Amino acid sequence: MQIKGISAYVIKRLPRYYRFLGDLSAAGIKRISSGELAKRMGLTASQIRQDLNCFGGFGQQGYGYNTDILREEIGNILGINNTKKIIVIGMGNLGKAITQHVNFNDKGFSLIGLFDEKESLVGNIVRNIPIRNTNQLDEFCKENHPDAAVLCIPKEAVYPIAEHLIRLGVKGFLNFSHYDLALNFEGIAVENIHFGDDLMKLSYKIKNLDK
Amino acid sequence: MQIKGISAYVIKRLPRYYRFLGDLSAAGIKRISSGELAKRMGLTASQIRQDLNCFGGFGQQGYGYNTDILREEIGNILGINNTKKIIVIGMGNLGKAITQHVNFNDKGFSLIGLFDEKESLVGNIVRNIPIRNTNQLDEFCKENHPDAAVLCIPKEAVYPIAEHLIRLGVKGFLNFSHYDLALNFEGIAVENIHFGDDLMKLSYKIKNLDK
DNA sequence: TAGATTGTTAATCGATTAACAATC
DNA sequence: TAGATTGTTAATCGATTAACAATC
Repeated sequence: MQIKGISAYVIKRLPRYYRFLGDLSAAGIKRISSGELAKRMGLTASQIRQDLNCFGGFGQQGYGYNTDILREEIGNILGINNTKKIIVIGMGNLGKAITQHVNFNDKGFSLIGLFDEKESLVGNIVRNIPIRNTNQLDEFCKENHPDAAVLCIPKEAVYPIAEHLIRLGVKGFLNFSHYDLALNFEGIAVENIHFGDDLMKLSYKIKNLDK
Repeated sequence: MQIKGISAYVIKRLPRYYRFLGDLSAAGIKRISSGELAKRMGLTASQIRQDLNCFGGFGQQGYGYNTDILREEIGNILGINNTKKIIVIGMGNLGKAITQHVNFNDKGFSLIGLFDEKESLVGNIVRNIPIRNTNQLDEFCKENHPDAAVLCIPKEAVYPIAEHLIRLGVKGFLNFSHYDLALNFEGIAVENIHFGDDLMKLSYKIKNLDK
């Protein structure tokens, strides 16, 4: 039921649908119409129906959508059921916090390794996983075949490591660095998180609040 | 030169322009054409010229753009020169990492306070700022008038604190929680960062890589 | 001046919204 | 059956791209 050519705008909304449906489920709401969901999410009913119908007809005329089933379907579309192995490169402040804070399991990933080049960090245990030296990446990947990597390393360090990881079969990156992976490698999946950009956008929005 | 009604798509690209221009500057490149910048950023020259001309004519026909001047102009548009006071609420793993990792100064903000309700964290110093008890928020805000807040607290805790902060004059939020601030308060600026959503998008992209 | 590249208008493309027949 | 709400087509709106006259 997976069709190619879904717009990035639709994809971006899927996790949010997933979250809201989870909340509805948790609140014991078994059934939801596109109109009601739209109201709760600040969207239009049309948009929700269009988005969902990119992937199939999950509703029932006259009734609406079954909350649990729709949530599960969106989970399937996102590939959350198919667990992918992920590692974290760079266990400084940020890498450590991401490791501790993010629930990878709920989002389609299983965290299997942590790496840092700083010898003083190697051996430390975070979330029951020992930090390994980055120079063991090769061996580790050949044995464990991670599918994705979280990059919490400075811009300068990214190119060689990414190049290496891609050769070792890693095909997805959650990228916190300012190195533009998507621009420099083909055929890989990249999500960028740039706090600085978000802060600057916030600055703009505050500046233009009452206009 | 600030015009209302700039599309969110344009705003979103501004910080990225700002970063790329910074890199060019640092590399000693004094002059750049929309065509060359487009190539480096993976955009079209048309789009860059359209984006910039939302705010004014920063280029010169036959020449292109002066790297430093364009960067500064974009900085002005983003309001980076006008320093706003920001505080962090919630100094767990994430709040601490954000505090240590992000350079607020470069992005239009000055970090002036850290808060947590956990007594065991109160008094700890992070980046030369002591963590205060959240119950001192009122007093602190009345004295220091923060403009914005980074929210690193769980969903359930957000509503009362946000409501409180807004009453105390805070008008911008960098929101890491899953509470939908923008939906529940009006006239404030909000930027959401949801790692989970990004991970799910990454999951989708990996799943659909070779289609 | 000739060449280059902008600023800007026009054309195209795609996303969102509206409308409504199908149907539960 | 009558009412509700989907799935889907059509209309609108806006973003991106292309084209080109202005001009440095």
